Amino acid sequence: MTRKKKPTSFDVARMANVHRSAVSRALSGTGRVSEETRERVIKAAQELGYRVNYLARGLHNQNSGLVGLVASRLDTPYRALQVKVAARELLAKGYCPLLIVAEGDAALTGLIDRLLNYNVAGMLVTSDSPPADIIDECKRLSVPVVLVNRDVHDAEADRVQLDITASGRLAFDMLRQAGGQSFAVLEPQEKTYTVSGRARVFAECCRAAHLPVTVIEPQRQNYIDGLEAAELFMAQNTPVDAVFCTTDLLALGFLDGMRVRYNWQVPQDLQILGYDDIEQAGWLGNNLSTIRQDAAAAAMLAVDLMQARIEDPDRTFEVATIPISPVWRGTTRYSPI
Amino acid sequence: MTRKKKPTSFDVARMANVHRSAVSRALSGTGRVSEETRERVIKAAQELGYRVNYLARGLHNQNSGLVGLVASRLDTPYRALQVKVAARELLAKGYCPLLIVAEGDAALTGLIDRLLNYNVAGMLVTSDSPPADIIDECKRLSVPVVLVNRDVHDAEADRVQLDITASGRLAFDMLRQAGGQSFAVLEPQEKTYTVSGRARVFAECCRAAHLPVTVIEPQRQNYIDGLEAAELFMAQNTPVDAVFCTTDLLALGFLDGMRVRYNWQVPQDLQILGYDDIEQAGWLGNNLSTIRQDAAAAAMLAVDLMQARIEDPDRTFEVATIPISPVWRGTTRYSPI
DNA sequence: TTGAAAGCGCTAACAG
DNA sequence: CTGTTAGCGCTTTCAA
Repeated sequence: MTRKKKPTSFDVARMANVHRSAVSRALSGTGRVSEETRERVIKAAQELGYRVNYLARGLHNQNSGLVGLVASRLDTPYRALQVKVAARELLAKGYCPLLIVAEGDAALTGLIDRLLNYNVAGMLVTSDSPPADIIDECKRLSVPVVLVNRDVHDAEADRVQLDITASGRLAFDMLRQAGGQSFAVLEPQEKTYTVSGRARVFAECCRAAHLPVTVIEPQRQNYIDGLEAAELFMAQNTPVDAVFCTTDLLALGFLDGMRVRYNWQVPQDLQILGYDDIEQAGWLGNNLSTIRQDAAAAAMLAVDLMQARIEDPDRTFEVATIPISPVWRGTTRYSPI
Repeated sequence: MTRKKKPTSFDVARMANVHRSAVSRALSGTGRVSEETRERVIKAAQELGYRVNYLARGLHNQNSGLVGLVASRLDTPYRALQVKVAARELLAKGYCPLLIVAEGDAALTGLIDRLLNYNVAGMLVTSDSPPADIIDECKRLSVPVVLVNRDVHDAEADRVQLDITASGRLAFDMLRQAGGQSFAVLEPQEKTYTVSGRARVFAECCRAAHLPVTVIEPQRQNYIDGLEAAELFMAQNTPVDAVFCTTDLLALGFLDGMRVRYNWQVPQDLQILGYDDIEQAGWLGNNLSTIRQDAAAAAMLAVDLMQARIEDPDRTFEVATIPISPVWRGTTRYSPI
């Protein structure tokens, strides 16, 4: 393999008979250059296959154009969509996303740490559990951080969030409207800000209305845990006619478990409500009633927030709320039409 | 916000009473330093919250540690898993993945182009359609490229691939073994190397065995196209008892379409076989028979190939094959047990 | 082992 | 409008 040295601005300058700085001016668009020089430079650059070295540029401007994109559970439909949209938007705005994936705080810390070495212009965190000390570290280095669906105590960061109270309440309202009388809610043992939050609010709504509510606690929040929840559900004896599953993945697992393993009819024997409205919820075989949160919109909001903060680091912190809306499908008896 | 300047190696040097070069040597591990100096430097670095600037380092070494990770259809279960694993492995090996997502060649070209500006150490392409000229450009700049599931004519790149012939044949064998007599195969109009390939081979196998085969052509290869395929299937009149769906997403859509819309029994009225073994194929409600290709293994292979090439740019190009295996579930009548 | 000095490739402030 | 110059922060020869 011929190991050609990459051409530098110097090479281009020589070819175009100008100084390197002229090359820089012509190519970066900033600064004044005569039309003629610009053309000569561009032509020379093309001929040489020259491309600006962003690392060098970044070194000078203190801004590499790199943005950290931190995500856990990337193989989950909701998260995958979110990351895809975030990456797309970032790219469209001229940034370049550095993808960090990790489960577990320990690994995350080390990796985010590495991001900081790249002088990232900002960080988009959609992880379930970004350790708080990392956020602090970013703050210390004045690296903008946008948190998606994360509770942060001291809150010195822009955030895109679900309204937890509204979410739990909407779930309750929907199930009530569908005729539910005695409820259950799935609250994973592995806590997560939004999921545990809406489970809690839902239960509170039930209690406030003096309606019975059973809390079922699967391990985590995936399909398989929904299956586990179905088992747990069968093992307990309280009569329940409506279940809020807090996550579509949980709901789908629970649904399959009840239908396939225990031969229950949904929604006749039991009504089921999910949360997220992932693509699979709408699949004909599932036809899951759920609450839609717009992952794409959330991601775009996050990117906007990030950009705004990069452009004006001193603006006040903003918290954007992700819109949610009821999606009535076949696992509930109510249909608004 | 207090806009602190980041400490540089110079600051650390001053604090530790040594020269900057000593700091570099102590922190990068390369070069000899006395134990005492090393300790002083490390302590000072910690105190100052100093971190090496990888951009500057990269500028010097011509190697930023950045690796391009190019993926289309990231919101698809199979791809999401693949990207997750690839990113994880890259990170584990000390690289940092720059995520490029894009549908459509035009956008891709521009974005990959941008990658090159970052002096990436390599590129992992799992896109459906990486334009050939880009590969050429990378070669020109001697940037290692690893292609996942891509056919490239001139083949001057490492690749991780499915065996198309084996895939089509295995599908045929499975469906035959399950008692299929007259077949159909879903071949998306939007061609893709592996999907179109195995569809073609499957059809050839049928013809070679003098068995009837109908080709159904939905638009693309997603769930919704599977639904469309069900419609197309009903619109044609040839009797068919087994369908190879070429993609799990297609299969799941097709399955739902046939069951829910047309009330067919699967596998009694029709046997269905998917391909990929995405997570959803194993969900109880779907229980799809399929052919498993190990996305995670493929991603890991790709990363290994990439690393090997970076370490030795002159090694001969390698083509690794992704292992496949039959997964018998409920949408076929055959069970090997 | 350590310090001095020369870049890596680029940009921006300053003269001309 | 263009050339000169001085770095950005780091690594790595080369002497000492």
